[in-house]
Amino acid sequence: MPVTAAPARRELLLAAAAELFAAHGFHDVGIDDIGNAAGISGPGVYRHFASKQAILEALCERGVDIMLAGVQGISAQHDDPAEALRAMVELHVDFAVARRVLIGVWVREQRALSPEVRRSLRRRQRAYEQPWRQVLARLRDDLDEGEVAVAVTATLTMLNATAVVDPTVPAERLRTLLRRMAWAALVVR
Amino acid sequence: MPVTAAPARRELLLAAAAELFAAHGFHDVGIDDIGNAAGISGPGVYRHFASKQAILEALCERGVDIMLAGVQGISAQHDDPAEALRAMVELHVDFAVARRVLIGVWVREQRALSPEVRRSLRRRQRAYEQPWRQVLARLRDDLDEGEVAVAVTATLTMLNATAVVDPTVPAERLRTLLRRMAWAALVVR
DNA sequence: GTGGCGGGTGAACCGACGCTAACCTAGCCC
DNA sequence: GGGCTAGGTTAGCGTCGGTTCACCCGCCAC
Repeated sequence: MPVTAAPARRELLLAAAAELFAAHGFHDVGIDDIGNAAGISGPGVYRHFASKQAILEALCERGVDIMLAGVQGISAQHDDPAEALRAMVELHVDFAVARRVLIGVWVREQRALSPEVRRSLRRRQRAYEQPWRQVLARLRDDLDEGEVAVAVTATLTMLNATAVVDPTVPAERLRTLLRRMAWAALVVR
Repeated sequence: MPVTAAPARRELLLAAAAELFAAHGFHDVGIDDIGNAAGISGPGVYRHFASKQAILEALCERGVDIMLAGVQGISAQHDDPAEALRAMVELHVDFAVARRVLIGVWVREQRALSPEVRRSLRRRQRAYEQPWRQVLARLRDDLDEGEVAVAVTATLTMLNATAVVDPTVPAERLRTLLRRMAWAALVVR
């Protein structure tokens, strides 16, 4: 009766779709594949999602939301920009390693989204990047605005690249390696 | 009569397809779009390519070939690993900035290739990364084999990210920025 | 019981799109 | 000049896959 009642099948579908999209790409995954992977078959998916695109949208929005939720408080908590940046790096690395499939889908399948949704998500992604830029700008007066933006985007892309790498390296070592690389890329002149 | 006679239309088609694939993604670009963008219409494309996939293959192979061609000599020319790595970074940055569309297609549309072609291209990509790994392994005895591989992949992905960034930053500043970031990410402990 | 209703099914629809077919026009070679 | 070839054209075929339809079942509410 509560609206908050857990729609378990919906979550199953999302998880299955994320896995499939990450593995084969949005266009090469059929509705039947998604349904089957979640224990129902074919068009039953449409009891939970309006369209195949809607599944992708839900996944991407979830990814961006998780990122946004984490970064909100950080720049307020620290007034030392170096510490703030370090916290952001740590947060993003943890997220990228923990949710690699979600990241992979978000990174690679953005263009399969409808223009409106893509715009909306990009706006939120910029909102996520803005604290990074502000903090980095305070740390690097040798970079102009555009360069700061490029540096942030490049670094985040590098971190997200873990979503593509096969996970032979244990997660803990992976995290420390990526933290150091990102930090060095951002602050070393 | 010479086989080397320039098939100008073919090059036009490749350029147009690269642009379109980079902008909208392989699956959302029709044969008609490609033909029209190159001045001919619709199925005339099949006078030059066996299939739509073949166009993508040609583009990706071209990208990988260009990369491979450059890196071959470097590790032989320098016996100081630091200098070799610096040369590799410079080479890749130049390539990534100059051929951003090609890079973008290669990075994002690999999975649209047939398995065999994908395997073949991945093999060549590994061949490209191998000098990087060897040189980096000599420079960073604190990293094991897997970590070296991750570091190389992550760095290359970061450099390729320029293919996604909007080109407001002048190319020369972009190159120096990326060179420094990649260098720092790779060698700073 | 019975009437919604959430959730599931197999069958069918249908629009898009890659590709083929048939044909046409230069140019070139001998 | 007559055919071969390269490189176009338009019309149409086939199929694939997302979506819809009609129907069905199990569960509460009353």
